[in-house]
Amino acid sequence: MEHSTKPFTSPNFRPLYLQVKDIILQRLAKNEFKPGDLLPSEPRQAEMLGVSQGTIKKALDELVGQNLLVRHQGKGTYVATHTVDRALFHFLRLTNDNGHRLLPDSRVVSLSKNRSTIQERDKLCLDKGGQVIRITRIRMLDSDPVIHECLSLPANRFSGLENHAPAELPNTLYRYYESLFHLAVINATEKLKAVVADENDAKHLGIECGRPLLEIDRVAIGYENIPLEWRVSRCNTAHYHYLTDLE
Amino acid sequence: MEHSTKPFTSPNFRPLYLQVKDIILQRLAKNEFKPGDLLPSEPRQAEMLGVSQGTIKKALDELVGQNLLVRHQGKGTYVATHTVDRALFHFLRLTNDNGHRLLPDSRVVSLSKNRSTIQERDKLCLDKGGQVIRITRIRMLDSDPVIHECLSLPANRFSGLENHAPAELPNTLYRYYESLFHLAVINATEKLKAVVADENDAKHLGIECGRPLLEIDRVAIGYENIPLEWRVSRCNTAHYHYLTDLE
DNA sequence: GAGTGGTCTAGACCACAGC
DNA sequence: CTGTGGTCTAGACCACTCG
Repeated sequence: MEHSTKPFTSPNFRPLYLQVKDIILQRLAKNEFKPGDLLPSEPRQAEMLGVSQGTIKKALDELVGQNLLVRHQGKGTYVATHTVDRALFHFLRLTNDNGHRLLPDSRVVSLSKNRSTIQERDKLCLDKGGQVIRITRIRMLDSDPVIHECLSLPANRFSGLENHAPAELPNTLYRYYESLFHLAVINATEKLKAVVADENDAKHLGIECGRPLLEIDRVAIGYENIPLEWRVSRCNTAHYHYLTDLE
Repeated sequence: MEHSTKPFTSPNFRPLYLQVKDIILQRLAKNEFKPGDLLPSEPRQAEMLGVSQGTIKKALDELVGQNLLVRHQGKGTYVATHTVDRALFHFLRLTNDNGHRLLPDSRVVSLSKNRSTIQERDKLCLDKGGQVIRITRIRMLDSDPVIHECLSLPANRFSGLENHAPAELPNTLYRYYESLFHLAVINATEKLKAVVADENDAKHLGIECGRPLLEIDRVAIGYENIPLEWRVSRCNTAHYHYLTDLE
């Protein structure tokens, strides 16, 4: 690595380990390292970049901390993948009131490609005229319909998805995005509100109009901070709750 | 530090830096290090415990990561305190729909000491017969009443609080717990549900009965995993939302 | 200038996985 | 056995803070 000579005095100085981290992040973003891949070993990377193993370790530590990499002692360092566990513990906060986390089943109601609305363009950072693929689905917990969910995906990144058979769409979409479109969701922001069930919600969830629902507005983010998905989930929290830890 | 000789082969081996971390945690729990205190410098601690500075650093790194300590280059390492910033960014997820975080004003409605209910004993891990101090308050954002909040505290830990003048209770309680009762909230678990406003909510929040509210059920945890506070906040999310990041 | 944390290195030994 | 990550050390130099 070019130590950018005079590493410290330089005006736009970044610590070496952050430079290493950036390099790895770039390779992840460019899909040179794909989900599930084994990275070069620490001594190997240290040699390749001309830094000490400790510096590599520190860079990897941060990436592991961000759940982008996974280490296995004796085996190596791997690019993180969306396993069921990760879906369950990181991206699915809805929990049975008894404390059990369950992976919901999904039934796709509709799948289509459309012109984007202003709101979609805002959430997904699309240009005017950008198209979206919309998915509507119902998710069941304990075989009860609990979530009524509308997703919007940027059509340019998920090209062809609209032609898939709705029944083919898997339960855990993020893994699907990874394998079919090479798009890794690494992050998401959720905004929660209490709302009231409309006729549509009521019909799909088997409840009365006007019942309170927990609305989860999520934007899922990929590498380089690119928004990959916007979903609004309206959840019947009569027997479930959204669980989160502060700190 | 006793390297617990044969550090590795020993059956109940813990890495040195975790042992160091445990020692510091114990001293934090015993209030030998109080919020805001300056810790001994890294070289000093290394010498005291007979380990290298790198090991101390790694232990401190973890504690900083858990927001229990704060480092200031050139000054030292301090025990974390509940500043306004921390309240705002770690414990207050309610956000204006325009994206601004606001510190709510509070008006205490009632303050009393009572026999605990089963639910309180469950949430606060109290014995049968344990007493609680209950606080009810309304919190305003932009001078609108938005949150109707009921808190329960274990009376044995907060002895005398019930005799304070309600108007005296500050806005940010966690700092108050720290300074008056030497109890530091280091963690909290929140469970969210959508509920319906009852007459009481409606009266205090100036809305109609039956409107949807976001109910936040929080248990705040101190050192050694001791529950310090249970609060249920019922929030009118018409113009606000609960914001959270997944990873 | 003295002391603090922040970065970086080189090298040692250990624990774990897999051939 | 070899190679991987995990821990630990000792020592260097830098950046920041304060008197």
